[in-house]
Amino acid sequence: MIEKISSNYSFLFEKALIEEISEVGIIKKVAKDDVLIDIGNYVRSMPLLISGAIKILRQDNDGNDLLLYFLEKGDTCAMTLSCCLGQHQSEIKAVAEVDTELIMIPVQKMEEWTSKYKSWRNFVFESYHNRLKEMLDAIDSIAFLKLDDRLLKYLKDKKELLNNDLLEITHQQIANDLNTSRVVVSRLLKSLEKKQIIKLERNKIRFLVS
DNA sequence: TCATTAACACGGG
DNA sequence: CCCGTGTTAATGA
Repeated sequence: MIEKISSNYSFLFEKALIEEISEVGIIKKVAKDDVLIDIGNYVRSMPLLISGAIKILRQDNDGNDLLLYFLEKGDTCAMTLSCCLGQHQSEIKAVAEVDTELIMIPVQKMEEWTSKYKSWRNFVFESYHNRLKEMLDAIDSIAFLKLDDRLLKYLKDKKELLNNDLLEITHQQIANDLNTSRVVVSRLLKSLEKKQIIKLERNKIRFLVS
């Protein structure tokens, strides 16, 4: 376990902290599409990502999802931080984008470390900062970009996240993440294909340019 | 004008 | 047959 933490966090945390993490942390593996946190859940432990990726979604009153951002290795969930400390219900939904490994840290420890380790404090602040930036990015995208640009951005983000030019996804799943209808996604994807940006196959989208 | 909804045909697994 | 895809027509914001 020490190795897993070290390989992803040694540049952030001092040795003593890494040792403490390995003492109290619990390794958790989740499969693609597993729901880690749902809206209304109380969160009692905080996740540190070791591998894989998690997508964070916001939900409207009718239960429609909207993609906010992704978490990757070395990230943690800022929502969890505020939920844990404030004992609030979760405002977001977290779903595994691919098979993912996490270390779960009990809330009491993370409070303790905040005063004990400077590197931990920095990490927490830095996480907040990064998540806020990504949130602004998501807002920009929704407010200022038209759906076709949003779609392209979505595909590019996903491509970089998976580090793969071939995305295995259906038009309906994209429509769910962007909170729009499949008809539109199909039409826009078709036009992207005409522009030679992507190639469409059943259940698959292949990037032709980067 | 552009998105959404419903409906339909096509085709691969 | 079922599901994903591509398209159209009607309707709405």
